[in-house]
Amino acid sequence: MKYEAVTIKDIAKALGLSTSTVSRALRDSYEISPETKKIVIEYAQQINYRPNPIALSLKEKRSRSIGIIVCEIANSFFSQAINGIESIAYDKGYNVIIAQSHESYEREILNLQYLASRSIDGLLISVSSETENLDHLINLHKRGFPIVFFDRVVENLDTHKVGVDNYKGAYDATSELIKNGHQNIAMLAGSEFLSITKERVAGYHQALTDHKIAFDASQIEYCLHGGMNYQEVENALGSLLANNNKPSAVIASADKLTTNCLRYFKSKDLEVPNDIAMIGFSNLDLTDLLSPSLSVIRQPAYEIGQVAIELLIKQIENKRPTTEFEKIILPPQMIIRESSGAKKAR
Amino acid sequence: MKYEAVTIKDIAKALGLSTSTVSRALRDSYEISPETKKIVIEYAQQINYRPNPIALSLKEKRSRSIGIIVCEIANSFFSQAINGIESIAYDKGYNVIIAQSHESYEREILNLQYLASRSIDGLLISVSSETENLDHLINLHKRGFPIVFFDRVVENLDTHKVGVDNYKGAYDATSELIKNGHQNIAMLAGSEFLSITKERVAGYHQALTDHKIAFDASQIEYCLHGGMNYQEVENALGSLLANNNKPSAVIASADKLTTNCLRYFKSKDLEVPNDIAMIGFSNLDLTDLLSPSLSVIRQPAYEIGQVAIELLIKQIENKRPTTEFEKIILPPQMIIRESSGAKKAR
DNA sequence: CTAAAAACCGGGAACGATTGCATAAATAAA
DNA sequence: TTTATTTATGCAATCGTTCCCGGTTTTTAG
Repeated sequence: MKYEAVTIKDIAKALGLSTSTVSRALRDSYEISPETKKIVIEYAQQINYRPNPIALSLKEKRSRSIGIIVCEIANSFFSQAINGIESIAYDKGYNVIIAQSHESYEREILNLQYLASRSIDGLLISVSSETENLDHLINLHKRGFPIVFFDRVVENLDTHKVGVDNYKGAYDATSELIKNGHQNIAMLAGSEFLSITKERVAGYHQALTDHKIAFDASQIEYCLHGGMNYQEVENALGSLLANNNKPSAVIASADKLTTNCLRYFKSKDLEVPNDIAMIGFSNLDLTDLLSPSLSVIRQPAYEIGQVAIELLIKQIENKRPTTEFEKIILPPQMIIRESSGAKKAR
Repeated sequence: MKYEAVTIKDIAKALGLSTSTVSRALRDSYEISPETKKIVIEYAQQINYRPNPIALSLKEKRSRSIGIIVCEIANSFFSQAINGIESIAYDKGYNVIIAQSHESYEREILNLQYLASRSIDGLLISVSSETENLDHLINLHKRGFPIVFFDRVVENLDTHKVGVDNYKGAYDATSELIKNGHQNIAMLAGSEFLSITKERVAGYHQALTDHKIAFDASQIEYCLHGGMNYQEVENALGSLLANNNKPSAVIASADKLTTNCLRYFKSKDLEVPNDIAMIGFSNLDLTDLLSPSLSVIRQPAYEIGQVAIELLIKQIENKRPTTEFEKIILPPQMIIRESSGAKKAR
């Protein structure tokens, strides 16, 4: 331990100056003569002086660190989004503290308290799938604390929001399956609390309607934990396949849902896409290597992260409180591979 | 912004006490009368007082945050390890700051400077595959700064180290392929700088020797960036397959290497395991869904993270400088699936 | 040659919390 | 009653940095 860093005082003492002069010299103040500046800066460099960020935080009442809350970092979408966030944050001198909710409302609140106590300057959050009550976020927001939602945005809170066009993603996916001859298309949806789920369901619904296919509510199964545990997906698919109106294709509306759906079909020896076709939202970068290769709706995760952090930093560094909030919607990308293949005659 | 937190001063003023009394009352000092304590504690609770961690850090010269440097968080092994790290760290009141080297030596140094400037109390690092020179770490270590290496440990530095038995993992994998009738087994290895690569190569070598198969150095190709870019893997496999002594099986010694190897075989229309068999180190949890399903050597990533952070915190909280360092080796797990299947007559 | 204006630098308070020391009052012992 | 001891509280320094407020030169203007 005992990792004694060199301070501005050490420099002052060594050079026979006052701390204020040293401080000003290092910050290139006009009040300091060029010669003094030169001496101070050179000496500081020589002994490898680094300003203490903690002392600065205390003085400036900001920590230059921002909090991120996601459900899981071991999820392609989020790890990509975090990469996007970091790429900008580090450039602007912010560091990020990452917390995981593991899709639990309770842990989300705990995380938030924790981050708040670490005095972060702002928050980037994609709410847990259990999150229905928003009081914990509303409280902070009311006190002017900067919050930006990404991906899983919420409705009743006026802040910056960044996500994809979920409606379009689901609409396109559904249309693709219909184009391939499927009439009975089920939806394996995420948590009903999430607006992204609602939007995806709406896109699915509309595509059916536009193609003159009757909408059947029993063709939708919601997974509260977004497919985090396999059991949940197993139950959902079990009841979808037991439907009178047995589906010939499935849309999975989240990363984990997609892979667990495929896993389920494998375990039941259902051949994709012949026995049942599928297409899913996923940001995995090896969906091309799966068996069969997966048709997916991919979200621009990296860009979402970048846009979100930019909005957040802009809000943090704003002198006046922000009143105009932006909602930015990026387009999803559909990649067609084998799993959504045309339904063959049997 | 103006997110004004309540301080100990506010309490003191409101209650007509001094800040020292309030501080002591909140820390339950014996010097404060029970009545005063009660008043202070109740009022603090009422106005939701939280001690300012930054002020504390400044005073106590510790930030209660630890740094993690890994190559990529979007890598199953590392995201699982980070989960393990967090599970312990948060319990003990530490937060973690994650930085990614993206397998670049240069960025690793930048990250280290950054983390040091954020005055972390300790460091958990899995070095980049480019890292050969260790001066940046040696400097810190000499000054008594707590560092724990995990997974990619280095040799010439006396610190705590946590990893898996790479030798055994590679030995078992090689033996499995030999058992399945393969005599020409190539190795797609990671960076030559990394000790884990050396250990894996050694395990592979020994297994060949033990089975009376001649070792051929041209059957090994090293990938400096550990498979981060596909190009690298493409070149390596290209030259392995162009060998006179053409391999009938390949061992991939890292996560990205494994998946990119499979991707290469697909692109060349090589059927696995009939045209060429493979087994790889991987912590992906959908290797069972790949086509073919992959035989893998899996590392206990979560546990590695947990053990590493425990050692680090122990060292941080030690009064006296640590002199005895531990090296903990956990066992890998071999999961046999289709890709390593017996070689069929053609 | 004097007065005003730059130019340059130091003292010390402040940020929020802890803590050794001093001090006051209250109680106990002599 | 006087002295010693305990009890309860306050003062002030400290951590590293910035910045307001002065102060002392030196330069410039009249």
